[in-house]
Amino acid sequence: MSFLDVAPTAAPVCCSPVSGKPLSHDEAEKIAPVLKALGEPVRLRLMSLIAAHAGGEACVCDLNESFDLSQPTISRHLKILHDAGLLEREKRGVWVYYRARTEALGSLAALLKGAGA
Amino acid sequence: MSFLDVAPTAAPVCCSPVSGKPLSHDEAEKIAPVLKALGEPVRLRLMSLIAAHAGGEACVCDLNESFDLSQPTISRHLKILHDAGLLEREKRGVWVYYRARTEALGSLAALLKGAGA
DNA sequence: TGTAAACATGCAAATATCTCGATATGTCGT
DNA sequence: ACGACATATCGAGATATTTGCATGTTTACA
Repeated sequence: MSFLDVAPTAAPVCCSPVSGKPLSHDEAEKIAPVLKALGEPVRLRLMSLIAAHAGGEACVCDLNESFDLSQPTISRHLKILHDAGLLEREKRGVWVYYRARTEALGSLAALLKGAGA
Repeated sequence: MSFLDVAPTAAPVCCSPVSGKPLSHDEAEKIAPVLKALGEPVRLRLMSLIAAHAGGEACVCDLNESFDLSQPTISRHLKILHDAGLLEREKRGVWVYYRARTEALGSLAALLKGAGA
């Protein structure tokens, strides 16, 4: 339901909204939550850890150990990233693996890049 | 003082932190506030309006009219974007013009792009 | 069936954020 | 100096966010 689900694969490669035409009210309402999800240090590190992890995915059990936070707190942050469309979730046995949606990150980058290119 | 001031011009073009090596605690603490600043619909639209505006800059008086919000509220949002290093501020007479720091947006895009390329 | 392990969810407290109205600050013309 | 205009800041109320503890749910194994 987020911006990332609207344009996940066919990302505007160049001259995207932020630098091209102004974002509409509705577009901003869709995209902002994704940036907001990343705008928290713990979540940003989680995304980073998952994306940089071997195979592009990481088990929650691994992630928990990287933080000085309770397991429920990490779980909640992962849910926020997942709800934002930034992470895929896959349960394998007792473990849950999260994978970074690289197309999502790519779409975001394209959105911002127009002005920075 | 933000991440954007640390690496404003010499942005990592490829293989940036999010997809390369995991972000450190301190790096995340610097970068997250910038994304957080963008993670609000009104501010995202403000950035978009300013970046898309003729000359790459816009007067606050113009921006105020684009929103159904009070002048102080817009002013505060602009301050948040400015403090995050995303906007430059220039006073010309009675008016204040804000300009998008395109290198800042570019750095952010580069940061996210690694995983999306 | 029973127990243990891996994650998720509910609840509540501390803190932060967004918004407005009121007011302060700075600039220009008269 | 004064009044008018453009922005910024202050103070406060409503709402949202982050976090931990306690508890629920699902899976595996004995």
